[in-house]
Amino acid sequence: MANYDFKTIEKKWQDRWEQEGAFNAVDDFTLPKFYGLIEFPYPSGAGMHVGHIKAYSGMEVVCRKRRMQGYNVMFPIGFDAFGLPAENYAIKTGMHPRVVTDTNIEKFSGQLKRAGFSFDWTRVVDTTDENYYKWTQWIFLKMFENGLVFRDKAFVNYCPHCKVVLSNEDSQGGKCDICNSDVVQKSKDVWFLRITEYADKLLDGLKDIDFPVNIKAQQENWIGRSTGAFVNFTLTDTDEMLKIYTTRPDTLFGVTFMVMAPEHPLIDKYASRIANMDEVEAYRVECGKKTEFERTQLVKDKTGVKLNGLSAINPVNGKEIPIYISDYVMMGYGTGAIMAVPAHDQRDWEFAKKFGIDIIEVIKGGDIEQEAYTGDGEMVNSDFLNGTTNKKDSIEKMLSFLADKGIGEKGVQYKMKDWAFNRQRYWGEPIPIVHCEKCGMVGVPHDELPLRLPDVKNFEPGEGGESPLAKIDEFVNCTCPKCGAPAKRETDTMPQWAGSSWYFLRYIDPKNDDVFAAEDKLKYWLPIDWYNGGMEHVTRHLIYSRFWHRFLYDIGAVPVAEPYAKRTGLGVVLGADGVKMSKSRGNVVDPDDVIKQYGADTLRTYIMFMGDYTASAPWNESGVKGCKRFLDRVANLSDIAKGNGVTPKLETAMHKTIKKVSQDIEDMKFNTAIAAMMTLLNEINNVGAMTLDELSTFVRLLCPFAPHLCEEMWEQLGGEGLCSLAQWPSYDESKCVDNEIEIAVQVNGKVRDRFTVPADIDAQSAIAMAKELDKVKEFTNNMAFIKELYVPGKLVNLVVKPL
RNA sequence: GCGGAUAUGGCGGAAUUGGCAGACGCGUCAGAUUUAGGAUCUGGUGGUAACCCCGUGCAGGUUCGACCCCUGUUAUCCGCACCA
Repeated sequence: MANYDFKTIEKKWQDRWEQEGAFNAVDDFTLPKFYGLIEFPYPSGAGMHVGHIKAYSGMEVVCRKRRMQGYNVMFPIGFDAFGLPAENYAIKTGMHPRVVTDTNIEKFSGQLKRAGFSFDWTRVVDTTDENYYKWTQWIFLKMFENGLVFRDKAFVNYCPHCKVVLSNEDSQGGKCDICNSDVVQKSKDVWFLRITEYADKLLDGLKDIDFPVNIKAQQENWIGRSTGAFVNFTLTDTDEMLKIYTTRPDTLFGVTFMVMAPEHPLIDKYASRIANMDEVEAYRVECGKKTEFERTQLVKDKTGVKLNGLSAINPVNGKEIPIYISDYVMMGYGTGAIMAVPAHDQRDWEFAKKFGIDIIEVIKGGDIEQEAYTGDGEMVNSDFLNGTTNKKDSIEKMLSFLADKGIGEKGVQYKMKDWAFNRQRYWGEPIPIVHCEKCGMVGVPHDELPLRLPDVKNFEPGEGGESPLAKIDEFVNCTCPKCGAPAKRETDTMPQWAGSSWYFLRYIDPKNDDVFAAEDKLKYWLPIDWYNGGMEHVTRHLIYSRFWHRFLYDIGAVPVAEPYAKRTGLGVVLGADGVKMSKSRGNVVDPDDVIKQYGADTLRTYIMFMGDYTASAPWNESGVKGCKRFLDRVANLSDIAKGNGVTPKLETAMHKTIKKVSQDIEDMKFNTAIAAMMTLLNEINNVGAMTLDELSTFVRLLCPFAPHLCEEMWEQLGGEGLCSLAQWPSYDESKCVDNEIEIAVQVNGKVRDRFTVPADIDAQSAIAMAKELDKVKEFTNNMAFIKELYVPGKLVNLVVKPL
């Protein structure tokens, strides 16, 4: 079978798998289950590139192995198809996004099938299908009913190019995630999901799930929980309290000024008392001009304006202190106002230096003339705290003091903000809300779902970033579900993250019209046993979907609190030039080209072999050829395999390889699993013989990686049924050890010689034999033996020194 | 600045977690086959002409023994970032 005919073979087995429904998960609740998940693709017009293949191959191999181990495996695929690219393409070409999306899905499906992925094609989910987004809308309404949806005027990240409001996550670094233009700040009425209410639950949930430490750390960092205190400062000559948040209430005696965010509402309330209001207004205008990005760029240079005529009283010592406004204080975090302790906070210190404000040391240990001291030390200038040396103690003392006097309390804050949940675009799920003059915001009744996207001709967004839906009178005008009066529909759509926040649940019961998924099926399939995906989704999709799932759990709609029992990451495939693949660089590799030239098995094997799966690695055409060579040589094993039973010279190697491949797949060390099979192949060729039984084992080991070739060889061997569903080979631990072992002999830690002995040799004889070796003697002549060590099965180390 | 990670031949990367550094593959060199090229097969391949010797970013340390542990340091990548 030299240079096996991969084209014929691959087509043959792909057809067979599909006809026989070989990889379809069954709802037989008595079987042990395994739910393996990959991140479903956005079906772009460009089709897949090899990065997609890598992203799915990890779980593919695991799932194929699980099936052979007897599990009822669900390995589903779907399409996250709402989103801007399809819509922009539609605007350009006049084609309906529906048509564009269907074409792209078709294209992706074909590519996925040609790569031989063992997806369950009966469970395909498409987020733009109205039978799917009906349930996306349903979940939204449930959140609305539970007070997790609200509408608020807010400064939002707005992309003037895409004409949409973006979440913080979509505008990182001040650039639009979609078109990379500069994002500007704009005041707008927007929808929010109250994800902050779930901050603690999302944090706690991390404890019991199997995520790599770096993913957990990133999520914790993103949620950004901090503990501290809220403290009320009285505004002079008023009953008004200026509330601040601080993590260091123990430094209250060091407060010498306060800072409010420029947008702080109290400024307007007391505008009449502020003597320099024009100066304040001017500063506000200046800040408004800055994008959030610019604002964070100017870290060093502090700016601000003192409020003349308005000051505050420090509640712990009654001192009157000035108030400033500055854009280094954000309205969006804490209370939008801070107490400034320049001696022990670097930002406050810089501000104080610039504006000539007092700096009072309250913690000893640093030189506050040079910089703020943020370390620990003895408390000074702090009345009842003086002499305390432990930070925790000082904070505790201060907290109880604040509580006793009723001027402050313990508090918790999060960096995470509520989730701006809307887009002014056509190609998304319509938000199922009706605005009624009398009743306010009313949810669309559940039995009216799905609220379908109306057919429009022009997908261009309206002026000022209005949704194209706003132009469709038949859609907008409706009656209030509550009172029946004429009302208007919400015309915003949901962001792309909506559909992907729960798709893994729909796979479980994709055709159910009554519920998003039946309870018994959810109970059987959840949680997802293993979710593999890209690191770029760690702070967005992975948090959003945990939030949605946790909410569904809280309302009793799903049986487990956390959707993913285990999550792993993967590295990207770089271009041959070592740079990220991109159309503009022209270094993109199309999997179809590789499949045409070398076959899907070669592509799959190479992708898994090219390096550490979790790290990024550059594409290398020669490496692909090497894998093709390997598979050709495997195909040729048919010529030498004869008879049954075991080949004595191969027995240990066979068992070792089964063990290594089995374990490596579990650890996602696919590269070394393949290397082990290559080593075994070399040994077989050296021995020059193997039995049909051994070939059967080899073929089953390789099957998850190169399934088409293995099916063909399995058939030739007369194997029963499909190789893909045959039993995973088992090994005997006792047969993994060699009878004879090679011992390395070190003198003073340096290897000087080796010798081969039976594996059960004792320390004494091993050391004695080692000493007799000529090469060893060279280095031990005229030396005194200080120490003699034997590491069983490994080495002898003789420690010597001159006589 | 904070958090996470990485650093090993010409290249991608191994190393049972403190025990023979460089598995496996690529590339390369030599040979076989071939009219030739390609393909294939066999063998060699960290540096060095070389036994010695030197070698896992750099400098120390612990240990009989360190890619692995400790201290310091440099570089690169990723995430967050005036978070009070």
